Amino acid sequence: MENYTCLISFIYYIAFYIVFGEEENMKDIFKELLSSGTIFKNKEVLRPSYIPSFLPHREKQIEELASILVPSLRGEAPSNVFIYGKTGTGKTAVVTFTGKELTNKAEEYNVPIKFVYINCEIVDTQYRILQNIANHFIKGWNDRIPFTGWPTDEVYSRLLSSMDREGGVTVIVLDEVDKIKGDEVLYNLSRINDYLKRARASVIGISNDLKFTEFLDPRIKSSLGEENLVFPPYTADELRDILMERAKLAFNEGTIDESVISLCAAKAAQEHGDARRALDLLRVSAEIAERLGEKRVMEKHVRMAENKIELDRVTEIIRTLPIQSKLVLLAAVIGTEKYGSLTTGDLYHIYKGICNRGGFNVLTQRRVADLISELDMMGILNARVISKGRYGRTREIEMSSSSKIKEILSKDSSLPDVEDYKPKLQARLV
DNA sequence: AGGTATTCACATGAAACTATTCTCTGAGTTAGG
DNA sequence: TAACTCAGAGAATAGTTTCATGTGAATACCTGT
Repeated sequence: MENYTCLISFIYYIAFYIVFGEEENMKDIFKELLSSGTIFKNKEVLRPSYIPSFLPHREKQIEELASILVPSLRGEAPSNVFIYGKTGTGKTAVVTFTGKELTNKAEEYNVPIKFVYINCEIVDTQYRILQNIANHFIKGWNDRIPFTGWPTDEVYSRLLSSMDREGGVTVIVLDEVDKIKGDEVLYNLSRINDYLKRARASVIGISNDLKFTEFLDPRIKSSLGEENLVFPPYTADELRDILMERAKLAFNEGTIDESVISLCAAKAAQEHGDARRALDLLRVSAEIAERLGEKRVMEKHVRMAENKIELDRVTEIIRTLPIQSKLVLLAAVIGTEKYGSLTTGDLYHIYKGICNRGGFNVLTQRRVADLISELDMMGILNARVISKGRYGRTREIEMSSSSKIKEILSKDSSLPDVEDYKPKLQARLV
């Protein structure tokens, strides 16, 4: 125990040193860098996590959601809501914004309202969701529900009792509900009001998968989708308004052209009207301009930003790929570089060669075929089914940017070195 | 020449198997009264 | 004695293999002119 205390104080000492002791030396470097950046006034405004004080072109949705949630201010349970919309259509922003307004009003009128936001992409199991909600009601570390160890129904009943103890209305937001594993939680949550004595609850489900409810249990579907809200994609004009609004806050006067904003809006509108992408594009363009030491953001920077974002996306996808998928991709890169296009059989042949070299176990062709179609879906390679008549039916695999992908893969230490690997295919008939 | 059958090389589906992760339970341990 | 921790059993899940069936069109083969 004594050692432990000693260790803790040592860590504190180190932390203290890093935070305060070093500051003196570091200040100057950053100061210089800070003064050189003249484009940004406040970069945070362009981040996806930023919730603006007003959301252009979403007034209708906000009003609709607010009118659904209004009963909570009278202590009644609002209807459950289901919200659809593609990524970057402002679903999360609208919900958190309305939630903030609601809790403000609740404080004003002194009504007990809790607003619980859960991102189901991160918290995705029944147990963790219930635990997460329950912990909103529990003060102090000691009463908290542990990460693991309890039976799920115990957590559920603990949740019910603590909700009843607090009373009032709880609005539970489940962002990306389609990511939840199993639909038991949704069933339990949608019926939670039947078991609550004093408190009331309502669930807001957010999803970007329009087909999500088709696979749900009809009971859940009807109780969860009492109200439906659909968020249409933004048009190019709407995106421009949004960008304008943010740009005013994010950039210094005269550092950005209107044409740049229009271009970003137009590019994002082509891709399903995604506001997040538009903001990313604008931010990265400005970052590039700043790094190049330019005073103004120009259209050429937007084009550079587009390339950078695409490369980052691909890099990120490849980095998080499982090892076998990487091996298949590596085989595809090597094969297409040498032969132009490949069939599934060719690719499998090369893949086997690579596996043998690196000492990896070789998957069956059936599985590799599935991995190829996964890579195709992610847009890293192009594989389309073609029939070569007498010579069978196969996928034709091509790659548009194999050199870039090869570069990314070559930095991956988990893959075998294939610099000198010369794949030989069996005699090709065509 | 025109029509039909065959054939190839996988695609695609379903079931079965395996390894890993998640839940749950009960036994052992600890701290507080 | 109640609360907590942890190991291990069992369930759930993801990843993979095995087996089976399906597919599109170039080619082989047949038929009649």
